[in-house]
Amino acid sequence: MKISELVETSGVPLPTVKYYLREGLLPPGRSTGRTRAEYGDEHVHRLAVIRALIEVVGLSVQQVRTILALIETAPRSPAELFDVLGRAVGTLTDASQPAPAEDYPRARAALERLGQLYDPRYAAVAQLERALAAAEAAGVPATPERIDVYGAAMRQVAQFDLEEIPEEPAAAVEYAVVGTAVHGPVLAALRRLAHQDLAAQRLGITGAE
Amino acid sequence: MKISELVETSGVPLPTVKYYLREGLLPPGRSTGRTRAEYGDEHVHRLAVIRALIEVVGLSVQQVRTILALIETAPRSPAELFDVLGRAVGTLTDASQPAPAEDYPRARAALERLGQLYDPRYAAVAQLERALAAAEAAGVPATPERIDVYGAAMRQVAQFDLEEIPEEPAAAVEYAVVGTAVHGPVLAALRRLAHQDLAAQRLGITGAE
DNA sequence: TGCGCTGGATAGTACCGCTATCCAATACTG
DNA sequence: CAGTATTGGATAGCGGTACTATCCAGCGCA
Repeated sequence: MKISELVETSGVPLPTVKYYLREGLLPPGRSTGRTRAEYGDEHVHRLAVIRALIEVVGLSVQQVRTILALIETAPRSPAELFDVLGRAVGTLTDASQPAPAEDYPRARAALERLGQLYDPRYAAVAQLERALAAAEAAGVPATPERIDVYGAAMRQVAQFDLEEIPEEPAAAVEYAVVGTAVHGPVLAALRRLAHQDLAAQRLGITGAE
Repeated sequence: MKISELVETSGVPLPTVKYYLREGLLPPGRSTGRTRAEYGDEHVHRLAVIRALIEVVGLSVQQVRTILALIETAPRSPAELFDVLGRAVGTLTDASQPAPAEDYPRARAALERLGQLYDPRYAAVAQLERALAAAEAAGVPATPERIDVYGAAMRQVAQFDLEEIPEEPAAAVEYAVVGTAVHGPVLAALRRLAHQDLAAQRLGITGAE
């Protein structure tokens, strides 16, 4: 497949494809002559993943690069898979604020309440702390009851997520990382639709107006 | 409170406060002389909300402006509250892609499966469609079983969210809109922490290492 | 043989969220 | 009442990001 065909099938403009190549998001094609290179289905797929992560999940090019690099690594053990996943999840959280704290009191309280492990080195712990602090400052603090409900719901979601991860280690990383990321917006949309559905029910609004 | 005091108590730099005033995110203070104005606690609170929406939720200044404008409106009936909330939720979804379609097949299938109302005019429906399409293109499609699990979990979350909305109409809008937005990152963080907790359990990893 | 695509490089653009500077008017301070 | 600091208001600049455009020489294909 020539680059022009890759552009056509993927729908991504040529300058953008070149940009992704430059930035190392897209691996170069197999060179066949000094001004020719051959691209394959994996390039089409990779482009779809890149666009999903950037456009739908809203990640930066830098974050996508990190995640794609992690996907390339084939874990040699379940523990290594776990480690790679942890680092991938870490890059999902916007790292604009380094938040180099060593204790996250709100997150710790929440996790203890949920009976989950509190380890301040997890990036998601810092993210939780920031979110809880912001909610508090904005006047809509997350009460313990809210934490209970949210925690239980997310546990069900996570349970399902883990079950769906394929056994085969190489596929597992990509599936888990990309899946976690792109299913996030699905969850957010479903939450909003549930709001609207429940509110409509409550108001006795039956259908479109 | 002078503007310098507002800057001090809020922690937001003076140029940024001026910027928010210019952009209409922060209402002007009560003018007391041609070069003086008086700010109150509501300005401090407003700044906290703005920072939470921009820094933690990741909204654009334009989105924040729209949402704050909606908050100002005092609904006169539950139906109007519902309408305002719907529009607020609409602005939460990134509007970079207009997606002016009139049918969203993936979203419709998902909502029918969940027994929820499908109305293509809801912004969240378009968002769901985009997320499902991206997941599909990226090779991690949301299966019907996943939709079931996610839908049920989000329904529990939404149920709780609605219960917590105060009766008083003026407070209700702000609470519902800001709460929906800032609790989103809390949910995302809890999902990732649930992943890690369950994965650690499964691997027999008991603590930090 | 010539036309056009290709890889590669470099430069430019558009937007966003601030941030900095300047100014004149005015308020407080001694 | 003089002097200094602060304020509102306006304008301009900055730094980052994600592209987008242009140019070029060298092929490859017809």
